[in-house]
Amino acid sequence: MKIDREDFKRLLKEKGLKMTRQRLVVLEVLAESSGQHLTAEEIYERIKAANPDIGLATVYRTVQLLLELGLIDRINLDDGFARYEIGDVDGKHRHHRHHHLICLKCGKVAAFQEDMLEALETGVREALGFRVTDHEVKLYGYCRGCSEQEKRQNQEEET
Amino acid sequence: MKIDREDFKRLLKEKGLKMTRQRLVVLEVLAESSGQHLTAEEIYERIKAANPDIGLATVYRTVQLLLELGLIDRINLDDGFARYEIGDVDGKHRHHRHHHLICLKCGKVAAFQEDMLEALETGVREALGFRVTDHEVKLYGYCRGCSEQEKRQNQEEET
DNA sequence: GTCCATGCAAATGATTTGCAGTATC
DNA sequence: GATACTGCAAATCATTTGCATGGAC
Repeated sequence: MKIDREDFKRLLKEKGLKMTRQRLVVLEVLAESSGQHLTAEEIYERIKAANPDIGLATVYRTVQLLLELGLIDRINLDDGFARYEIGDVDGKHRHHRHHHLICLKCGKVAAFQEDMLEALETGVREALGFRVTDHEVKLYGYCRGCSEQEKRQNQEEET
Repeated sequence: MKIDREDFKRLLKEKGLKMTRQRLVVLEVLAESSGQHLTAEEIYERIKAANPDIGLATVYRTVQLLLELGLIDRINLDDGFARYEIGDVDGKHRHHRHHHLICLKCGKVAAFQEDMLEALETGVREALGFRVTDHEVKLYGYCRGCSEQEKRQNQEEET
């Protein structure tokens, strides 16, 4: 994904904020890491090589800002770190979907797209009067690799 | 919900652990607070009245233990606290479902039961080979009260 | 030139841990 | 009586914040 500097600048200006090298770089790192789920520390590490003088605090502040601007999403995989990923942009509208498959064995995290939840949201609205605007779904289980490995081990035990 | 002391004791014994007043009390508080989502601190507060000499560290350790025993669930509402609730027990099997409606305005959290996700899980398994064993769903939006309040305010603005 | 933003180091705050005394089995 | 458990206080660790300097407009 490519960042449009001018769009970004405009977006910041609207809120009386300035565009800085640091803000741009953080956003770029996230844009280049689409599909990954980076912690603040990881973003910092990736930036430091080219920008040795950046501070971790700035990464935290920037990530907070990008979150408020709606450019990125925060996800929580319950490992003690907040993670960030660039938002799915669809024209002017954000998808605001966080579907993650978290393997309980190898810890690998995959994302998937699925619109089946819309039926669920409609149901909730009609039954409870709760108007859903965003959701987060985490499916825990075993990825293909770990499932197959487990199956093989079970077969060995049987012999 | 009522805790069976002897069942609990037996469960602990299986792992070479001892039953203590503190462990029982923590479990009881959670059992009495079914449907709520208590932080460690909140559990501690509720216990302290009757047991002034209990330590917060013990609550943390106990909650960790109950989690490992599968008696309680941890949920994360992204407010900086880990929250705990007694697990839905259905005979011998835990439901392992965490469906929460989180109001973006008043912050109220409600739970709901919904089995529509099973179709989703089946789909994921067939398409990606990922075997789902547990899931967590958070629906963010506006609860009935806040939705109505907002509607009223919009009407006022129009006049 | 005016503010906003940054870097650094110190502060915060939830959770964890070391240790000496205490309770359970 | 042995060993696990507790309370306390100190440690940890991700994240936030105060403040003086630097950069964007």
